[in-house]
Amino acid sequence: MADRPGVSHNEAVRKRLRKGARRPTADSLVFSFLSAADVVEARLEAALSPTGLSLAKLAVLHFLADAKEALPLSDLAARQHCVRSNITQLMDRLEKDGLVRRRADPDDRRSVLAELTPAGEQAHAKGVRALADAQRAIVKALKAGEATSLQNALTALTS
Amino acid sequence: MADRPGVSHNEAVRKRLRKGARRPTADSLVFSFLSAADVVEARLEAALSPTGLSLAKLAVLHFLADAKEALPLSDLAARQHCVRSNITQLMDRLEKDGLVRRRADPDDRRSVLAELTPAGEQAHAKGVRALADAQRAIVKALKAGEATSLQNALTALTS
DNA sequence: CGACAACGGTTCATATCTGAACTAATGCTC
DNA sequence: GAGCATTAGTTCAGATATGAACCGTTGTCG
Repeated sequence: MADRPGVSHNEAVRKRLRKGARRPTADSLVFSFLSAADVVEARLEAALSPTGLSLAKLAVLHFLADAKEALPLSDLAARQHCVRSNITQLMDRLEKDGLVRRRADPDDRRSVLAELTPAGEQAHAKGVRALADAQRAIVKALKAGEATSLQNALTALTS
Repeated sequence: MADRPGVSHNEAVRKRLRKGARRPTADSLVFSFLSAADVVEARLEAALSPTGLSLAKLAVLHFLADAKEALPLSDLAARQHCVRSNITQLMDRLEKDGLVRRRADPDDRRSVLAELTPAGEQAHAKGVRALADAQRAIVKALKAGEATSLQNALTALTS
């Protein structure tokens, strides 16, 4: 489980597409944006990699740790805004890693509860630490003003 | 080919992780950034979807159109900064879609050349148009100042 | 020239993801 | 209470990625 393929390389794709830009404005900005996001994501993923976790896996662990109780898989899917089948598979892998367990829900026989194992709790703690370090390192590259103006731009972009 | 699963939903994952933030600064900024990138990427992907193309496929078409000649698959991999096996599979799908052809390289029997079919050229043209529209729409949400400061922040982040 | 490294592509296993079935359990509604 | 929609989870097919292993081909060097 020490390897996690699929870590985004889309940066490349965008560089490629951006290249056709007539003027260095609209499209080039959009693609540098996506490209920068991929760089940042790759850094987080790399920082996490010694722990054997991916962002996807850590997110599941984090949510379970946060809730401090076993949660139905649908809950995980809902809160992570993904389809249920994705959680099914993520859980399969996490279970194989020994980080979570599936348990029956006594109150609803349709439902399956996910809970952290002790190993899962440890992995979560390590992952969160590694991630926090990486985040700080990334943000440190920004001057104070840049951070706020970035935040503004992000809000505008997703409004 | 009208469907392209795998369009990033990682936004969700980040929201989840961000939630644990102690202060609304370092980590929250990093995750809003990635989250915003996913939103933007999803919009581009959505704009492209009527053409039956994904960003990945369009990038290959775009590169071939740009070069105005058949190119070895390694070239595609190199310029898109991805692994060769990825291009192999992308080419398989594009070939099945009838948008590209594989051809032997007379000068090097190891090499396989990729070239656009007429259908591929048309798809490329449509895709580029759809993408440009979407990009303009996205950037329009930014005030002039925001665009430049965003650009600065991006440079700082990936330095 | 013949051994051997380097290159080009494919294949395979695996990780993420999506969305469309499908099954079992639950909850409504008449 | 039987019938039916809804809900929970899984399964399956397929898109997009990685990286390791493998096989021809090419190129280099002693």
